Amino acid sequence: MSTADPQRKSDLLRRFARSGQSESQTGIRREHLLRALGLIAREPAPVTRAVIARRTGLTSATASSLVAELIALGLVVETGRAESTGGKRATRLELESDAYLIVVAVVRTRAIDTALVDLAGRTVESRRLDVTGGMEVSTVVDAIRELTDGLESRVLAACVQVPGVTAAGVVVDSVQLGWRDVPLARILESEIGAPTSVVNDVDAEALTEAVDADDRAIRLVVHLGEGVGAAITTGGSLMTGATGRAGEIGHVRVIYEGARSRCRCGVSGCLESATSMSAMLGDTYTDELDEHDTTLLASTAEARERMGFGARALARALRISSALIDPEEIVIAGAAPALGPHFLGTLRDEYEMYPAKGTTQVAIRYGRPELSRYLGPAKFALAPVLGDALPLTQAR
Amino acid sequence: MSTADPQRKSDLLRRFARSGQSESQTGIRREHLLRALGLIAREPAPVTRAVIARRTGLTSATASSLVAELIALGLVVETGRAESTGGKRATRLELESDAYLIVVAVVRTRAIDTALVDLAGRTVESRRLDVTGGMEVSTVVDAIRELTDGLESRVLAACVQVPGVTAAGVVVDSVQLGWRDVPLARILESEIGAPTSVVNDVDAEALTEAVDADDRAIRLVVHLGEGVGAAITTGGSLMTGATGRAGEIGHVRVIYEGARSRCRCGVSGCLESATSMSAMLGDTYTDELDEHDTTLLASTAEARERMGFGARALARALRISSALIDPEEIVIAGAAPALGPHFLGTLRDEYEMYPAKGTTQVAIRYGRPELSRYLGPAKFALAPVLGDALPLTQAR
DNA sequence: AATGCTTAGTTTACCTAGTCAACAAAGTGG
DNA sequence: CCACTTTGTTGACTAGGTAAACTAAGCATT
Repeated sequence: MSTADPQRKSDLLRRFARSGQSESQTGIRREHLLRALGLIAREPAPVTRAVIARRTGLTSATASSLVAELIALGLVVETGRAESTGGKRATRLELESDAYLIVVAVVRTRAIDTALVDLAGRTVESRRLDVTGGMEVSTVVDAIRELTDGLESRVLAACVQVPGVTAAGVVVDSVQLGWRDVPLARILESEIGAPTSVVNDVDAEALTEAVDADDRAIRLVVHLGEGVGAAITTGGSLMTGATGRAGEIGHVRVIYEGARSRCRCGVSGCLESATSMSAMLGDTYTDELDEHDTTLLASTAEARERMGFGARALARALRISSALIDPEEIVIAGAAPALGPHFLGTLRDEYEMYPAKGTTQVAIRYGRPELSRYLGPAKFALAPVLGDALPLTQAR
Repeated sequence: MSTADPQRKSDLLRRFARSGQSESQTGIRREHLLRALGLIAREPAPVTRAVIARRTGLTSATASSLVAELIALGLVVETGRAESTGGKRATRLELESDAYLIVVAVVRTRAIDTALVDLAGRTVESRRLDVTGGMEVSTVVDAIRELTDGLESRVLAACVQVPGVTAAGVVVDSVQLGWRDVPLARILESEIGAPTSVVNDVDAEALTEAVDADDRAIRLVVHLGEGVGAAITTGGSLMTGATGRAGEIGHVRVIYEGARSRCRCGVSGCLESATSMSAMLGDTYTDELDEHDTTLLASTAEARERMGFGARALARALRISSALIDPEEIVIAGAAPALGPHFLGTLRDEYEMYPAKGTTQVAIRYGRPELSRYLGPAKFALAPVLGDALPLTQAR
C-alpha cells in the first residue's frame, strides 16, 4: 500500500492530463508511457522491460527510461524476477493498482451512490446517501467530499453519472433531476483537485459492457429500464453525436399499426411504450427493484405476452440500427438480463426473421450483471488522464 | 506549372505516406507539416509564416522550417508580399495545386470513368471507357495506365470507386462486377507507384458531400438510385463498421403492413422496395439517366403517389437512424435531387410527423449535384498521404 | 532625415526524447 | 571453464522542437 504523496500525484497529472493545446513536445512521450503502462496492466504473461521494447518497437534503452518514469510516478512496481529464457532473468513489472483512486458518484432522483475504485477496477469503498426533496448540486459535492476526506492526494480522477443529456462536463438537460446547463465538472474540479467527467447513465452502462473490448470493436448497447436508451462504443470510447444526444431512441415511433398504449411522451407506438421494462412488466416495475423481484414480475403469462410484443418492437429498431452502423455485437443491458432466456430468444428470433441482404449476422447478448456498475464511470473518469491504458477489469 | 521531378515526389511520399508502424520519431513533424499545409490550403485570408506560427502555437522559427520543407517538396509557393500591418510586409504562401495529381477511377458494370484531379480539386482531365462483356481487373489497370502515361512522377495517390463491399483496399464482394476478394489496391500500387485506395460508391458520394465539412461534423448521407444505401461521415472520414458493411440499409424491412411489392432481395417491405428510384419512378429508371430525364419520369401522377409512399418509408428509417447517431444533418444524395422540392418536402413532413422526445431537429437536404463526383474519391485517395489537410473544394 | 516602434522572418544555443552501439550483469549448455 | 544468450544500462549521436537575440523592412513622429 503506497502512502499519499501530493508531489507525485501532481507530477502525474502534469505528465498525463491533457492540458488543452500545446502537446507538441510531450505528446509522444505521453503516448509511449501509456503504451508501456497498457502492456503492464493488460498482458496476462509477465511483462518486463524487454517485452515492452519488443512489443512497442522502441529500443530497450527507451523502454528502460519509460519504466523508470512509471515507477517514479508510482504507477508500476518491480515484483521479483521471471524465469530465464536462456539468459539473464528479467525483472517482472506490475501495475501498482492501489497507489491512486478514482471517485465515482452515481446521482439519481432520490439517492447518491459514491464509490472509490482503484486502478485495477476494484471497488475499495462505497456509500449510499438517500436524499429527500430535490437533488441539489451542493449535496453531490458534500457526498464526494465526505468520501474523499483525507485521501485527496491519491484521488486521480472523478466521474459523476447523471440521468439526462450531458456534454463536455455539463449537465445539459436532466428532466429527472430538474437540472439544466449545470457545469458540474468545473464545480467539482475546483473542489477535489482532479479532472472530473460527467456521463449519462446509459453511456456509463455501455462503457461498463465495453470493459474488455477489443481495440477496434464497435458495439451497440441498449438499456432497458423504466425508459429505453442506447449507446454506441468504438474502441472503448463513446459516440456522442453532434449534440450529445446520440442513442436517444426511446421515443422513436416503430409501431405504426396496432400500437397498444400511448406513451407518456405523447406519441403512440414509440419504442419505449412497447419495450421498456415498465411496458412489459407493468407499472409496478421500477428501476429500484432487484433482479429477483424483476424475474418474478416477468413470470406471469401476461408479462410473457407483452415481452413478445416488446421484443418485436425492439427487433425492428435493432435491424435498422445494426445495418446502419455494422456493430460487432449488440448488448441488451439495464434490467433486461432479469427477463431471462425467453425474452432474449424471442428477440433473436424476431431479429433474424427478416435478414437484410448485404449485412452480416450480429450476435445479440445480455449485459453482464456481475460487472460492477462503477466500472464504466471509472473508465470514463480515467480517459482524460490515462486514456484507455488500464483495462479496469476488476476480476482476473 | 511545375515540371515532373521524381526525386521530389519520392521525398514527399517518404515523408507523408504512413508506412505501417514505426512512426514514433517522424510522426510529430508529419503532423505539423500537415497542419501548416492545411492552413495554407484552407484559410481564405492570406497565410504567412507568422500566421502559421500564431495558429499552430509553434514558434516562428519552427513555422519557418515547416514552410521551407513544404516549399522544397513542391506543395507550397511564395506569392508576393502582403500588406503591412505596422511592420515588415509578410510573404504570402499558397498551395501549389498543380504540382501533383490524384488519379480517380470510377468502375461500373459497363464503363470505367477515369480522371486526373489536382490538389485544389479541379478535374484536369477525364475519360470514359465503355466495356462490353464482363469487367476485368486488367481493364481497370489499362485504363489507369493510359491516363497516367508520362505523368507517373506527378501522381501522388489513386482511388478506385467500385460498387459493393470494400475493406482495406480489397473488393470484398461486388455482385455488380462479379468480383470477390480482389486485392485491387495492392495490384494497382505496384502498377502506378503511388498509394491506392478502394472505396464503395455510396461512401465516395458521402465524402463528396462532406467536402467543406466542419471538423467535428457528423453527417448521414443516404444514396437513392437503383438501390438504396447510406454512409456516415465524421470529421471528413467514414464510419466503416466492424465488417465494412456500415450503411447497408437498403434491404432492411421498414414496412410491415401494406407492403406493395416484393423486392428482388426476397423480403417484402424493405426500404429499397419503396424508396429506390426504380421503385418510385418505375423500371424504366436506371442510374445512367441524366437529371432531365429523371425529372420527366418524376412528373407523372403515378410517380408522385409512389414518391409519397417512398418518402414515408424513408422517413421511418431516418427517424431511428438520426436518433441513434445524432447527426448534424441528413443528406439525400444519389439521383434524388432530380426528384425536386416535392419529394424533399414530403420527406421532411413525414419525418417531422413523429418528433421523438429527447432528440433535436435535424435538417434534411439534397446532395449537391454541382459537386464533381471525383471529389469524394480524390479525398479518399489523399487521406493516407496528406490526411485531410487539403479541402479539395474545387470552386472558391 | 533621423529616431523609435512594430511586425516578419532567420540564426544560434539549448533541451527533450528518441536511436545505435558498446557493455555489464546474469543466466544456460557443452 | 568458456562460449553464447538475454536483460538492462550507459554514452555518443540525432531529430525536431523552444527561447532569445538578431536582421530586415515597414510605419509614424519628431
